[in-house]
Amino acid sequence: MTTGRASRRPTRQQQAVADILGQSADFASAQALHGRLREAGETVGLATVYRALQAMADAGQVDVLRTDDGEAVYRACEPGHHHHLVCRTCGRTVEVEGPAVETWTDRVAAEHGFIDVTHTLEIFGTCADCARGASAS
Amino acid sequence: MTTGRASRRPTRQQQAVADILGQSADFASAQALHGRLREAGETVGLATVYRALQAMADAGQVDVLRTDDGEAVYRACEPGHHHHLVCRTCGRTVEVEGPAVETWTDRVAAEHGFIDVTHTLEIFGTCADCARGASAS
DNA sequence: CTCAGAATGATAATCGTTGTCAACTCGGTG
DNA sequence: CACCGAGTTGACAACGATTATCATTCTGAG
Ligand SMILES: [Zn+2]
Ligand SMILES: [Zn+2]
Ligand SMILES: [Zn+2]
Ligand SMILES: [Zn+2]
Repeated sequence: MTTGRASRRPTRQQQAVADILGQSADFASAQALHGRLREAGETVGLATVYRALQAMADAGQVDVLRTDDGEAVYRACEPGHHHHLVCRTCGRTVEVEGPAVETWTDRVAAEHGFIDVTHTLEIFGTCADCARGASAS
Repeated sequence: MTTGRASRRPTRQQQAVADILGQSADFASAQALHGRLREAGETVGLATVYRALQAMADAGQVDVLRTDDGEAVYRACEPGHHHHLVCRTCGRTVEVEGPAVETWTDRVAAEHGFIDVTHTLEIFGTCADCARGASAS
């Protein structure tokens, strides 16, 4: 059958968003990513950046989380369920896994009769580099 | 010194916000709380509701978390660090504690050289009542 | 080439939240 | 009691992130 239901080849803009995401190791907001694309000479509309990010998030290709002030930030992550350890100063991000936490959340939820359980878990701190740098000021 | 640094007696509006929070067992948005105050006959400005909630959050008297779409929701909780098990259908909320999770997050952060560590952890699911009710439809 | 459908992007609209500032409250003072 | 000043209030404007709109552009099959 002609094309089949397989995912369509990504457009130049979608590819640009995917690329910029792949290059940055830390979580970044849609607007920040859009700015970087602009600087890099790519012409991509802000709305398209939002759409691409949303699609990739739906497809599980990027992780999304919300900053304290409600802004959504995105990051290209390894596939599979995991959590993040984020430096609240420089944004350095480490993916972490905790099988014990997974079982604990499921058990707690089950004890209270909850089903279809998911969870969010993020760890914030100050990384060694930032702790050293900020000690003087 | 006249009054001293002790906390001032709460105003009628601040008390009203505290009361409405104490009455609802689930997380609610600032606007929803404002609406309920209006229905209850209390005249409190929306800005004041936001201010009162922010003050109570800073004082650790209420927990704040963000819904998937970035809206801040508030709940009067027991003092002390804990997490939440929330029904994503009806909003029923259970406070849960997990000492093992606390030590795990601290240990993981320390292994990566992070200090001054905090974390967020919320569990979402469908409670027994909602699972029963929704099975037919 | 031609056309239908999908994608794009400039812009307007939405919506939660915060800032502004004049009016108000309230306890102390003379 | 009249007055003062610090803190609070609330109507409204301003803000910023996100989403909706819709005319234009792109794409790829026939
Ligand atoms: Zn850092
Ligand atoms: Zn997990
Ligand atoms: Zn429920
Ligand atoms: Zn905890």
